[in-house]
Amino acid sequence: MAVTIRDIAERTGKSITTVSRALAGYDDVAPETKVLVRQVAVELGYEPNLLAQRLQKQRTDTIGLILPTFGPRFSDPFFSEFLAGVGNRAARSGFDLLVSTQPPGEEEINAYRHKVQGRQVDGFIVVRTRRQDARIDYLRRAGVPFAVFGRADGTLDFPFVDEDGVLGMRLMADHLARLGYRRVACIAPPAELMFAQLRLQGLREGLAEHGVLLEESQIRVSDLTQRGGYAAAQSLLAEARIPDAIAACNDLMALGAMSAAQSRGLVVGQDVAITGFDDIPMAEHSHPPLTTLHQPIYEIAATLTEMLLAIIAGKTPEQSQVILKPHLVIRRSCGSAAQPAQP
Amino acid sequence: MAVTIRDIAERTGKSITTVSRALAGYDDVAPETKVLVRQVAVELGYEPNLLAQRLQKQRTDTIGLILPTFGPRFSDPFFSEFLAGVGNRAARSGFDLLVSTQPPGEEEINAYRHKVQGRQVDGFIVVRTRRQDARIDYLRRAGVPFAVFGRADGTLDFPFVDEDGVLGMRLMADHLARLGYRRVACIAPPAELMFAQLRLQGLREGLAEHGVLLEESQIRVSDLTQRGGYAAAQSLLAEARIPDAIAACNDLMALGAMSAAQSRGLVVGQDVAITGFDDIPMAEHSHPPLTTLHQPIYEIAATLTEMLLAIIAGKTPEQSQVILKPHLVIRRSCGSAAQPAQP
DNA sequence: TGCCGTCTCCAAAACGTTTTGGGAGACGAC
DNA sequence: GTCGTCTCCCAAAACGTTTTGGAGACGGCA
Repeated sequence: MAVTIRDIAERTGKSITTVSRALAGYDDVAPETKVLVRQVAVELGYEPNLLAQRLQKQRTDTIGLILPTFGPRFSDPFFSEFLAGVGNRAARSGFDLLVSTQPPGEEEINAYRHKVQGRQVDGFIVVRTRRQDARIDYLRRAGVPFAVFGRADGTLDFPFVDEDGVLGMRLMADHLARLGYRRVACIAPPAELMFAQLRLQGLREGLAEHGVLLEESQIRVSDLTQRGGYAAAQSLLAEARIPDAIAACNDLMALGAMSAAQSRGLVVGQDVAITGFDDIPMAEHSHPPLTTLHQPIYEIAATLTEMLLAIIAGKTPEQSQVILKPHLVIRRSCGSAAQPAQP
Repeated sequence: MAVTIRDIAERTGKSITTVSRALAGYDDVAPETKVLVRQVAVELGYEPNLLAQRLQKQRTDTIGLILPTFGPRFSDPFFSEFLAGVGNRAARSGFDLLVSTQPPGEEEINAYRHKVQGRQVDGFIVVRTRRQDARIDYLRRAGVPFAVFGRADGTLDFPFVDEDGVLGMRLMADHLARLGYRRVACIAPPAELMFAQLRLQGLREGLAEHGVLLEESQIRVSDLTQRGGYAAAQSLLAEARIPDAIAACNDLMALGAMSAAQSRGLVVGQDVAITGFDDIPMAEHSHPPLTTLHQPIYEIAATLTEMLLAIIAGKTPEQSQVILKPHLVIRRSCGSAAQPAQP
């Protein structure tokens, strides 16, 4: 049977109040008593029952993270790194991490409600924002602490960290245009995702500055996976006039696109340029290595967690709305060496 | 303020006992009362306080998963898929998933102890077994329910799912040998990992059947990441006589090795064959696509979770020791087309 | 009429903590 | 001798549930 505070009380001949206070380090218990109690506690291998503690304290010391997955299975190096960032930072403050997956939709808000009202978590990290984000609306209304990776349409009155997607894709567009690419295609995420919007806009604006038009017909919407990128690129490359550059909105799709180009016998970086966004570890080791935009996923996750912890503690976070500047990582997939002829 | 069972009691004029029993569906409460109570419950937006419920019921309805990470950050598509498998299966039975990360070592067992004694979880999923696995020893001794992905040295008296690593690498060795490869190198995981042992053995035995010796000098130990695979392959390829095939013990290292080979101007599948193990989604879309061994990660995770849930429920799981046969997925990275000359 | 079931209901205890609101005793000062 | 002030301790209430062990009302039956 598990050892409780009551066992220590009996063993030491003190009351459970005193034991509790001794363990908590209050100074209305005699030093010798403290020593005695603590000694007996380790002797008995006492560990406090967190359920009881939390019920009493009305806090859970747990933060929630509900991953919006499309299919039931998902394999995304992006999220495993993000998760590590949240988990490690949370653990450092003695917080646990409750993880679940839930496809966007009706049930999703219920999952949040359930965890909030069932007093399972003190707050949430929200990821992969949508333009109209019901999760944010709900959490705001319910007054639950939360911190968001990404922004959303409407008033930005909540704490978030986001990368500057517009700037990022402008950098990329600039890079591509300078290399002489004129017929640029894009593999975009589903339009309801907030970053789809921003990244597309950045690409469009960046190209426009060089007098290059991003044609609507050259935009394919896909699902952020390699498989999706592969299919989108196939479709782009099956046209009569193929693009000379494909800017994918994340690395996974870019890698899929590279695979598609190669399966058609094209040399990536020579016959067609392909670029990504995120700079996952894979990007460095693909063939050719992928030109992409770097964002510090682990640090973003840690920062968000820190913000959330501050809010939960009732403090105002040091920084509560952060927009990071991604930087361009130029590798081989856009052919910096072998440049296409200027038209 | 949160609505409790007491609020419902006051509103309906019944006792809290009756409300509790009505909600739980006991049949010692009148049908009309049940209806009334339930109606008021939804009216008030009642959600039970899980902390209180769990404290009383002495169960947590939560399973724990502590990921053994080497560095603080890790980005592994393998685990994100595994996580989804566990999470989804657990959710289906109303269980939560508590995730944390902890590098192997002293602190690790404490992390387990802490969660067990603090009554935070009902059981654990253990991943990436070591030959001498202190986690398993501890959980077994403590009588905590658990299920393991992988095996360990010593008596196998615990529930697990594992792939047949020996068979898998034998298949691979056979494939390589049939293609005419004679000078085979291996990038192996750290020796303390159980599957390192098994996979190396399989490779060795499989090659031996074709009269090929896996030389000790051709084995490089690495850390399961792309970066590690890259470095290991660089070291192998810097030798005077380079191998004609490199069998990596997981896909991530294989992809890193491909990158290393390519950076030295070698054509993978022609100048050197490279193979992996796991069949992560990336393997299909690398260039060239990676020959590897497939294991159904998502299903493994779901199966393990099911086993664990059965044990927690006090039932004996339908199957408690599963060894899956991985199957060979032949792609281009070992040059099935362009075979090297027989020596 | 008295007894026994059957239906409904409920007060109180329990889960393991923390916090509140004192209380007893020692000691000095007046 | 009284009062005040410390120092150390503790009983009881509280957190929100579930379970235990009845209890009252009512009808049927001998």
